[in-house]
Amino acid sequence: MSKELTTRAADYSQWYNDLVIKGELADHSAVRGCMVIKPYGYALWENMRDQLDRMFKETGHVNAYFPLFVPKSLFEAEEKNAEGFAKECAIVTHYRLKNDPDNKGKLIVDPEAKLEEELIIRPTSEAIIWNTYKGWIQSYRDLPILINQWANVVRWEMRTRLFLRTAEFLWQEGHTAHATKEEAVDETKKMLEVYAEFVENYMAVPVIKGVKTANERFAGAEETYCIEALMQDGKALQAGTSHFLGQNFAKAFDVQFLNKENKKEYVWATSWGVSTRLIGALIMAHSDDQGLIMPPKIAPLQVVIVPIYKGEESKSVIDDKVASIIKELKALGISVKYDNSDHARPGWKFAEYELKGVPVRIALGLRDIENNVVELARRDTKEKKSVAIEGLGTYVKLLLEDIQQNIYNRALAFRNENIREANTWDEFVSLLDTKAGFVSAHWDGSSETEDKIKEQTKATIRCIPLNNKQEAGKCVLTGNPSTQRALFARAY
RNA sequence: CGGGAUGUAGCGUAGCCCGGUUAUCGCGCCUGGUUUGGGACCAGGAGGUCGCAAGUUCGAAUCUUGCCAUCCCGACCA
Repeated sequence: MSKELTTRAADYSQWYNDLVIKGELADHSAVRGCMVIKPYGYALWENMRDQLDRMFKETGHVNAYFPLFVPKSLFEAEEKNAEGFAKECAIVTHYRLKNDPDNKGKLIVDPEAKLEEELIIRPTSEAIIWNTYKGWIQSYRDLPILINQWANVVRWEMRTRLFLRTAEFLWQEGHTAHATKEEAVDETKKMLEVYAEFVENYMAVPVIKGVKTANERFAGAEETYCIEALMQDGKALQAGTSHFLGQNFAKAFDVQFLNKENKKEYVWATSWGVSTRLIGALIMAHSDDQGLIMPPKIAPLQVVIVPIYKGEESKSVIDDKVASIIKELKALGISVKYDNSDHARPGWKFAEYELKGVPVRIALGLRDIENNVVELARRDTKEKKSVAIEGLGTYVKLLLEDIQQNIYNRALAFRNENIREANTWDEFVSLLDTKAGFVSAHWDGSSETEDKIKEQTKATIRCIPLNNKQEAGKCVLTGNPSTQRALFARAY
């Protein structure tokens, strides 16, 4: 297979697609907008999922599973939520096919098998979950409920892109129920912190924590917190959201509890989610023109070993040496693959594992064994050096940590270089057009202004950063007074 | 969903305008051999409903229509 990649400079979109497909993360499928996640891509997702799952459990959450289908009457109960998702729902209307009498071997929908009530394939699960919670909650003693579910959801997007926006995607959605507003708000913020920690420490992608404006808020939420990441082409990507839902769903589904004073109150809610979209963020934050760059902490494979042999005899000598290296690495919890397949030569393997972003490559031949060394190459900097076999495990372990830190630092430096302040409209437009990235600018706080800015520049307010400093200023568009800056960008 | 483009072997492609033997080439794949420190070489070989369907025609990869998918630009995107 030809593995030549489009460069970022030549065509950024094509580069991204090439990495996904040639790096064997995923493929297009026979279904419009839906992808097949291939074993290498799925292994990455499993590592991300497992780590997030640990973090959810550490913060007191448990997993459960709710149905894929949502009866239409439940779906429409929370009006804003329903309206927000209505335009992108897949709907089940029938439950049976039958043979087509006019066309042998073909099937048609059996008109006799129409459902009494349509079933919506969940675009998100608030409705079915809150309908369920209604039966679980009577007393303040039943609260809080801290549930997460790992699931697939369907959103019938007009235009799809591998990982970034697919019609079906995998995600987790946390849905919690609380007795007080304070507790629910704390939960919302706590989960935002969990997401930020995961994305920064494990995916090595720096994020800005913030709050969405009313325009960008989740349908049915009182407040949407988010983490925003910056991609190498200067576009922003929403990496995760955590919503404070107030009592909206409790009211829509009539979920009340008796408090200590024996008074009925509506339950307070949160929901929060991250999806396979994070893989898109990972790719676009780190990778280069030679291929993917996987952060060691979640890489499907951390180390690959390539033998350089001359003839069968040297091969078995190398195999023996490698066996002990593998043992040492595995004992340190490092994932390692020995690629001694004979159908590709070393140079081909080097290029292949660079494309796949394996953080560390070890090559060794007889020459090295004589000198008790291996050739060690790191993916992030392409640096190669000779390292003693003695103590190799520890060396690799530290190197993996160094790579993790290095790609984070690199992404952070890039992100920080690409946050710029604009104080006039001309400056604002020119920064967006010439530099891309985040533009920090004063905004008068009105949805109308936000819409106008979006219309004229395609930039949206990604968030109002949580740690925002308060300063008086004038809105870049209207000149109206403002108390703080918002973070604008063109986004995925 | 609107505008534009594309679809020929696993991948990349020639042929299409102007219909006519057995659909071109490269990579990859298979067999054997020689190789192996940055994408090996030699010899032989396999692999195609020309995206799918219908139509025009004696004859369709080529012309017409519909559909599907992908890419780009819009609209949409909690």
